[in-house]
Amino acid sequence: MAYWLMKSEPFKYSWDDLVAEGEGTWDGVRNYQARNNLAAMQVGDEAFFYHSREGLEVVGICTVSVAGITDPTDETGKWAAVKVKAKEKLAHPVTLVAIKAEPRLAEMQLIRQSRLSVCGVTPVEWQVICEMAKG
DNA sequence: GCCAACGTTGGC
DNA sequence: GCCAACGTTGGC
Repeated sequence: MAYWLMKSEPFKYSWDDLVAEGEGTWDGVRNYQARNNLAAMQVGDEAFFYHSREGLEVVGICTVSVAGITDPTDETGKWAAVKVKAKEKLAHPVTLVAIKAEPRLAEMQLIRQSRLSVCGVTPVEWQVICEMAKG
């Protein structure tokens, strides 16, 4: 079981949109490293839902409900996608500022590669952020 | 809205 | 195979 962080611009697809739908397809990724992360996901993996460009914070946790599907928005069939379900909303969103201020999170892929839209998260990092989310 | 950083593309 | 040009992303 692995942990991930998925970025979305809230004016395109927000946490509330996912909650409203119940299950959402994570497609449209056109970056090879992000695709590799998508392809590595297993059903039951958990992912932080992060709002980029606006918000700049982790707002919720979702679980992978369907793994290893091809991106339905792509005709060439070479891009990957997964389906996710909203699991829980964080009691307190964890902002990028707070993540940067936490030494244990300094090595996060999110920080080191700011443009990667689907990042891996280590179990330690996951736990630290979950603790921060409790306030 | 701007711009830096990064990834991709295409000409040579 | 290199590298300049271009497009996109995301933090500010």
